[in-house]
Formats: sequence, structure tokens, C-alpha cells
Amino acid sequence: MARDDGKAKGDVGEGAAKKRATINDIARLAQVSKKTVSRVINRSPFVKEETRVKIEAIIEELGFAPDPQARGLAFRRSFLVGMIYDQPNPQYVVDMQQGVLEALRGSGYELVVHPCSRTSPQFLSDIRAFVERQKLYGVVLPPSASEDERLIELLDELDCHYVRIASVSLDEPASMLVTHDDAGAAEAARHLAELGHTRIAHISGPALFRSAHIRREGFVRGLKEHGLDLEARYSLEAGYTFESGADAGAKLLDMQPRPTAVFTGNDEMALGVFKAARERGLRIPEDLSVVGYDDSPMASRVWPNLTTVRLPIRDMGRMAAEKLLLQSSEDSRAAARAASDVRPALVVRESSGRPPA
Amino acid sequence: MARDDGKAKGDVGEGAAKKRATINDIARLAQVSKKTVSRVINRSPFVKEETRVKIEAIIEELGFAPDPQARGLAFRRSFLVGMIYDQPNPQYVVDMQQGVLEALRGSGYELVVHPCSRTSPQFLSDIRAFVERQKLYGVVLPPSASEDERLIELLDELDCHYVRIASVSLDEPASMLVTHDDAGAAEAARHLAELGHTRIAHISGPALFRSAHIRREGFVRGLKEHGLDLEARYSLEAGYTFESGADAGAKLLDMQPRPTAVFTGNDEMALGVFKAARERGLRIPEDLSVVGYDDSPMASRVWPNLTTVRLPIRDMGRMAAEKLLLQSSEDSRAAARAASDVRPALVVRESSGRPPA
DNA sequence: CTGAAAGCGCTTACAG
DNA sequence: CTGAAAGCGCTTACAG
Repeated sequence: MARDDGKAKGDVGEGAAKKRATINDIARLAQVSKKTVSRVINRSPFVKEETRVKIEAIIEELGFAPDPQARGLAFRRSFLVGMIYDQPNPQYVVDMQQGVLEALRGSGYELVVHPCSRTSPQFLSDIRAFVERQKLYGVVLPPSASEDERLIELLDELDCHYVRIASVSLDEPASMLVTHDDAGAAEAARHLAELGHTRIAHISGPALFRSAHIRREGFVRGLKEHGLDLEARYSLEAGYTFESGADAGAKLLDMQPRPTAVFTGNDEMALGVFKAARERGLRIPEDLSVVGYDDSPMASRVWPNLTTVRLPIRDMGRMAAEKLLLQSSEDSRAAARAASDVRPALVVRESSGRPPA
Repeated sequence: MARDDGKAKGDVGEGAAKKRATINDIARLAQVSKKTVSRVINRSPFVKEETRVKIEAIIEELGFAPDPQARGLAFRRSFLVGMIYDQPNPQYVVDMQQGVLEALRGSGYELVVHPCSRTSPQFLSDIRAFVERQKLYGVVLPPSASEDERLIELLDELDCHYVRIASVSLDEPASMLVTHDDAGAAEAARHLAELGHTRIAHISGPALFRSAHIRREGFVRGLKEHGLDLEARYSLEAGYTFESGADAGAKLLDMQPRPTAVFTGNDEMALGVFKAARERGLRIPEDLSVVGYDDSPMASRVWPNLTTVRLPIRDMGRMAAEKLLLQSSEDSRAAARAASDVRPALVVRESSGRPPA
């Protein structure tokens, strides 16, 4: 306000501390009120075409971008998108972050990361403080955070947008991205069945993860199509970790007769099975076929290369964030119309083959 | 302001839309001006003990936390900390994020992630827009972003705090965390020398990464201590990736005579060497010893387990963020005094042994 | 040690 | 289609 006098329009940033332009500068130069500039920024339809063009030109020229904090304060919400996750797989997390950032690029929104633990007593209060304090626009929820109904309730209460990513639909399409893990697991089952395996085992993830159930169910369905069953003793639950996979693998391989193929709920556990096989002098795939899930970078680095099911995680992050941004669009059904489905694909490599004679 | 009348103090949140308490509520209840509340929030020493205690009690009781956006607007900077990285290793990224978040917890700051590409033409303009628009408090810079002097200049210009994480000191202690990669690489050299190897090779990372040079130098120094040289033909440059490591490994193993040990600039490339060895029917460690760098999760999952050098990446993230927060402390030397050094440690596993007879 | 005024850069009602 | 006023929740000068 200090120098609202002398300086005529067109005269910008010549002083000592060339500060960033504000909405007031734009208004002055365009000879309109700041409210009209605000309308242009917020794409209000109630601006004369001529006025809009003029203002946009000046915005462009000065490289003006509205201050997200000031806008946020007035809007009573921020331009931050959170990613709340308890994903143990770092590649998953980083890939998804990248996808989310792709969608956010140029939108004026930024990504704030927030790992959590669903089993912590502060789980909900911590997230409440985070969302409330930062007045988050919305959050992207990969599994298994996406599967927590208490969390969803909380977000609803706080009026915070969200998109849930899960193996099956848990919500309406406008806030859901489904990865159809059952289909991916069924593909793995078909692959093993077609190779001729009949003694087929499965090591699932922890019960806390919905995906663990869905993948097992899909696998069972795939086997059924080929007239095969998943025998109860060949179906073990583990923790999505390398060690738990190795333990479960050891149990399976010590059975009589032992399975000739194992499908694990993720790649980490598949590598655990590799270890158990090696310790017993069993060759992969000659003596034992192994199929994982995720197609983590390790899958193509270990020997033999791991046959696995790939999820396009980066795309998923991008799609989820795109949907999230659409939730505030004028068109109330835009978010629901945006793509909600992702298809896993089997990647056949070296770790699966015909069963031993 | 609408209901600044009737309601007496002590009467809170009984209405329909129980909004969060503001500084005005606290001031009213404490019967002081909001400015005094502000002083308490900002730990000004110029508040009577009695007044402070009273205000703090009310803040505690209402669970009041100042709005970061409003504070940010008034302060002309935000309470966001950025992590700007071009790290190819996802585990590194996630671990460091976790460490940073540990340090930020309870501080009122949040972490905004921002991957970048130093070779992109928009590298600097993109970061300028990010830092300027969000008015970041500061950024944590892992390698190789930390090594980019253009970036540092830009951050200085924008008055954005930063802590650089690098293999050698590149800056003053207040904004530097040194990982001493040369010491880690020297340990690897000693280990191989002590096992009796004399034909020792090294595959370094890309020249763009300072760590690639530092690790090579440290390795050479370690060899020298044992009277050994790194022969020029046994010293190859690759790209820190699996494939480039496999290619370089293939070249080395096709030499006559071939090296009996290889130290790679990271674990990814070490696994590439595993592949090259397997393709040639060479056993590890009987025919070839391999030592990596990073101790990525893969190192303990592959077979044979990889001998490697471990960096406490999570601790590094925490330490860097702690230092960053101290940069705005009243004590101008607090940041410089905070720990600036991290020591890598050799983890001996199965991939290294005596050279073939 | 404490407070009244003005301002950070925007937007929401409310008028016209 | 456009604008003047008030406000979002804080802090910075400036007084006392």
C-alpha cells in the first residue's frame, strides 16, 4: 500500500527488492478490481471475454502465479495433496509418488507424504492432526491404508477428498481405483496349470491386507477353471516379507509330497521361497516353479528371473491423483467417469516351467 | 466476528459447526491480546511467566495449533520442507523420507517431495517455481542434487535453507552432511586385499555423481595401503544401473587374465556383475568375489548374499532435517554444531572370499 | 512486559 | 459482467 500513488501502470519491479507480483499488481495494470482478477484466476464464467484476455496477457507477461497460502487461507483449505501409506514396498511407494506428481504437475497442487501405521494407537489422531492442520485438499490412499474404514470415516468427517486404491471396489467409482488383483492371480494360476502342475501351493500376505485375500481367491478361481484345487495344507499365510516367505517356503518344501509350484502374494516372499529351495538343493524351475506378484525391480535382477504379475503402479498413482483433482470440478460426475480400473498382467520369465517328471 | 458479543469465556464449541479454535479464541479466554498469544506461540522471551503459563494452559486445553497457512502468509514463508532428489535408488529415497519425517514430527513442518532431473532444460526453472511459490522453509538435498552448484546458487538467491548430503564436504558444516564414501570404499579395498586378491577391478558410477569419483578414490587409497594398484584396464565407468553393471562386468570377465574381485559403486551394478558371472559359468565367490555399495534390501535377498558397504540412510535423513530446522534457531551456530558426519560400514556376507588358487 | 493498528495475498458474501 | 468492503488467522512494525 505504501506506494499506491506515483507509479503508473506498466511500471514494474524496477525498485530494489523486486518482489513477486501480486493480484493487486495485475489489477492495477489491467485497470480492473482485484476481484475481477480473482475471477479470471478461478475461471469464473462471469468475465467479459475482452477483460479476460487482457488480464490473462498481463498474468502471462509478469509470470504471475497466485500465492497458494493466501488462496488457501481465504478458501479455508490448502493446495496440498497427501499420500497416506503403510506400504512396506519402497518401490511401490516411490513409483506411486511419481505417478501422483505427474498428475499434479502444473495444477498448483503439491504432494505431502505421510507414512502411517494402522496398528499404532495414534493412527487416527495422527492423521486427523495432519489433515486438519494442513487443511489438505485430498489424499491418495494405496493399500492397505485404503482398506481402513475408520480412516475413511475420519476423512469424510474432515471433508477431505480421497481416492482409494485397492484390489477390489470398496467405494463409489468417484473415489475408487481398482486393481483387480483377483484377475492377476487367476492368470498366474492358469499359467501354472497350463504348464502341467497339479500340486500347486500358495503363500498369501497377511490377513490385514485385503489384497492377500483377493489374490488367494483369484488364484483359487484360476485353478478351478482347470479343474484344480488349492489344497488346504498347501495354502499358507505369511507377512509379505522375505523372511516370512522363506519360512513358509521351507515348510512347503519339507512336505511329502512337496508342491511342484508356488504362487506367492508378492515378489519379496517369492525370493524367500528361492532361498528355501536353494537350501534344499532344489533347482528353479526344474524342481520347483515360483511365481510372484508386483514385478518389483528385484524380479528381473535375481537368478533365475522371476515370473510375476505386474501392476502399473506409476499409472495408478497418476490416475488416482487425476481422479482426486476431478472431485472438485464443476461437473460433479467427472471423477466418477475417470478411469477406475487397472489390469494386472502376467510377466513370464525363467522361474516357472514344466513340473518335474 | 459475528458472535464476539454474548458468549463469555470458557464457552467453546457448543454451536452447530464447531470450528477449530483460533488465536482470537485463546486471547479472549486468556483475557490478553492476540499479540501476546502470538508471542507465546513463537516463544518470545518478553512474556511474563504468569501470563505465559496461563496462555499455555488454555492452548493445551483447547488443543489449539496455529494455522500454518495464516502463519505462513504473515511470515512470508511456509512451514514446508522440500526433498529435491534425482536419486535412482527407490529404497534410498523412501528411507531418507522416513528419516526426514522423523525429524519433522511434532515440529509443525511437513515434507513435500520433488524429484528432478539435473539434465532437463527446465531443471532450474522448475525448482525456482516450486521453491518460490511454496515459499519453502528449506530443502534436503541428497546426491546428486546436492552436488549441483547452480541449484545451490538458486537456493541462496531465493533465501531457502538447505542441507546438502554428499560423499565429501562441499559446504560449511551448518548446511552439510558428509557420508565419507571414500572411507567406505577404502574398507572394501582392505577387505579384498586381506582376502589375498591382487587382480582387483572397480566399476564406478556415472561421472555426474560425485560419489562415483569419491568411491573410486577411496578404493584406490585402500588398495595402496596394501601395496596394490587399480590397473587402468580394470577400472570401468558405468551408470549405477543393473544393465550397465552387467555390461561392464561382462567386459571385465572376458579379459585375460580376468580380475578375481570386483568392487562396484553400488549394489545394483554388483547384481549386474552377478549376471555376467553366471552367464560365463563363474561361481561367486569361488571364482569371483563381488563387493557392492549401499546395502540395499536386495543385497541380503540375492544368492549368494552380497558383501557391501552400508550407509545409514534413514539416520542421514533425520540428521539432515534436524540440521535444517536448527538453521533458523536463535543460536546461529546450532546448525553447524549438529552432527555432520556419517560413517559407512562394511557388511561382509557371502559374495566375497579368497581368490581362486 | 503488553496491545491497537495495519498488513500478508487472496476470496467470500453482498451490491449493483 | 464488475467492484468496494470485510474477512481468512496469523505477524510485523510501532507505541507505550
